[in-house]
Amino acid sequence: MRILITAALPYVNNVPHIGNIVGSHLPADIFARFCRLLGYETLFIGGSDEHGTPIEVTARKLGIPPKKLCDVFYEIHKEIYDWFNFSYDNFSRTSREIHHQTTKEFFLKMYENGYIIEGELNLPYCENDKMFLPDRYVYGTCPKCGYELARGDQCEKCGTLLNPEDLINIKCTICNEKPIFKKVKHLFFDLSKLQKKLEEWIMSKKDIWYEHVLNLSLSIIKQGLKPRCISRDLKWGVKIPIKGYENKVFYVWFDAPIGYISSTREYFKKQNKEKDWEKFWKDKETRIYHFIGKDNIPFHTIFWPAMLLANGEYCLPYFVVGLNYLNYEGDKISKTRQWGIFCENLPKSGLDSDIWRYYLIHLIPETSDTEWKWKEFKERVNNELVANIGNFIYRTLSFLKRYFNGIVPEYELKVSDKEFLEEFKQKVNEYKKLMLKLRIRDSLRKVLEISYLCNKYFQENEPWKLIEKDRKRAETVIYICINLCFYLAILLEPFLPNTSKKLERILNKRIKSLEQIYQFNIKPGDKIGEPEILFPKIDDKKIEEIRKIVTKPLNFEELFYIDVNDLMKLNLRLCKIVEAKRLDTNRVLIKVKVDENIKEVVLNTKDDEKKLIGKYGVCTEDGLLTVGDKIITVDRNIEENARVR
RNA sequence: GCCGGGGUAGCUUAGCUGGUUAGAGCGCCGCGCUCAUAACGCGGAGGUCGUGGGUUCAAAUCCCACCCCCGGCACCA
Repeated sequence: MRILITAALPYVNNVPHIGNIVGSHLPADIFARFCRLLGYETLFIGGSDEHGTPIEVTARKLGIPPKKLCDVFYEIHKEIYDWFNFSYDNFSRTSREIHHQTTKEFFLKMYENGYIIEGELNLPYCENDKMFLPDRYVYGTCPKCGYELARGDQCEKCGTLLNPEDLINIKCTICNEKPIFKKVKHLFFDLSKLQKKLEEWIMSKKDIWYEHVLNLSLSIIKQGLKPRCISRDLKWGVKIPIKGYENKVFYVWFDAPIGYISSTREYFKKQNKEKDWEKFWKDKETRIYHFIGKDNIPFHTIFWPAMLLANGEYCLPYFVVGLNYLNYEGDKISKTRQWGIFCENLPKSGLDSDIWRYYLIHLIPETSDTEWKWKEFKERVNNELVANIGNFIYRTLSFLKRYFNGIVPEYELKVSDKEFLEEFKQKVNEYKKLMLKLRIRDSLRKVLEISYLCNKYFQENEPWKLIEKDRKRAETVIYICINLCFYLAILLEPFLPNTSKKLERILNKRIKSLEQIYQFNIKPGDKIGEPEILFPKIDDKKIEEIRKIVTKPLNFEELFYIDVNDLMKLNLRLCKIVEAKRLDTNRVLIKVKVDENIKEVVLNTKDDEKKLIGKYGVCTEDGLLTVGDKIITVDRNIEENARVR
């Protein structure tokens, strides 16, 4: 069996939170590790998604090139994934040459095959920022309800779906100037021709995919597929390789999934086996698994397979593993509201990444949204990891050390032992089946059941009593238990790689495959290492400590150094706030006087807007007067429009 | 508004192609044990399966209506 596993390419304009971890990297890693244990030819591929408007805009706001922004975040992401022990065989970047090349080749094939058509769009263009604005990057008054901050795609207040043309008094989100509309040519991917094929393909996944993934995909396809625009007027991205489109790039969603292919190619290039990547993408024997969040489902069950079909040379995904969302203590995770757990500080928590992995596995949102709860985190770690799994291993190791000085004794199996081992084997089979169906949470629960059986075996056989009256029998019991410890180490490997490594060291035995489970690998006479506590018990005080560390998101703007001399080049001025009007609970519309002109700015603040009137704020010529979300004000008497130095 | 998912013991939930006493984990109560991070094992209490109606010999499971929660509605990554 050959398996290709991909996790959603993280968009690197921010730092990942636990929702991002649980929604793709973690389940993908577990499955990859499991496949390797089964001896499958496995490749686990990932990378960062670096194109698109948000990155270009964020970079512009920070005054740095997009590449620089991505460089910094790529490293942060990579460090976090390494800390979690995600076993990527290759973690690439869509800004790399190999990706650009792969994307162009991929597209040209689709083009040759007649799936690309030309069309014209009437789009808002900001003359100030010199760019076309996606629907989300314009705002204005909703024609239906009069809400002043309706976005170009939808009014948040009344829910009406909008087009940018519908907005009254349209403004650019970046600079607040009024954009103009321009007619421009664009490329469209004509999905309509593939509707039937896609529908059949999705139907064929009826007994394989998660139910919600299937439902969503079918409901979208039944609405009918229309041509979709795949070009954008941006500078940052993969250039479109046909005449007349030299100044355009591909829509980020077009190039991003191709990143899976380019990352695979990059992997084999590094191995000096350049051609071998094709067997993972073009050989029907390969099963491709995409692990993604639910926001990505339509792209991976419709748009992406349609691209593959239009290209014609590739296999379709076998399993699109669409995960739901993880919430945090009763609400959605939100960086701006500082609500959630943010990964950059996890290493500082002092807890082994296995502990975090353990609870997060329980939260993999396979069937529905799930929720992080600190109380449950503590209980699961203490009751399950510590008291169930950790306890069995530790009591066995301690017993062996105390009564046998760490030397594995001889054994003689009784019928009851064989029956017990049979039951154990049964459970292992169930574990394997669940894992293959991508019921990862349930398979971890199965390991817990197994370790409960082990505790029960230990308890019922009472080796601490046998050691006095029937030493031979005690030897057999402990011989079985020490082998069970190794079996547990194998079963846990996909979930808790650090723990399994530790056990390999203590038991002095290498984990190679799931098959080892029936082989009594640890032999009489083997010397076992010192007993070690595998998992620490966590109390409320510790929880409080950790919570403080990991719930504070990094203010990434501080990462980007701004040269004072560059700052001085800006024409910064102190301007009087002449008017402030509250738009909603978070935002205030402010009018400032710059020289003789009135400029409007939207400020994110919950403070009393009336107090702002009459104050002086730091402005650029354009009227921006915010640094991050904060307004800089001066109370002293000051000359209007004074230059800031 | 439309579409999808869900409302089951104190909490988290399985079951939902209709059919034995609705399963499980945590928590709670009692007993046993001491090798083990007061960890382990055994036993127990606890549910009119959102509300109302219908189909059926039989419904948590199918149908209808209603109430409540969550998500999606596409050029947003």
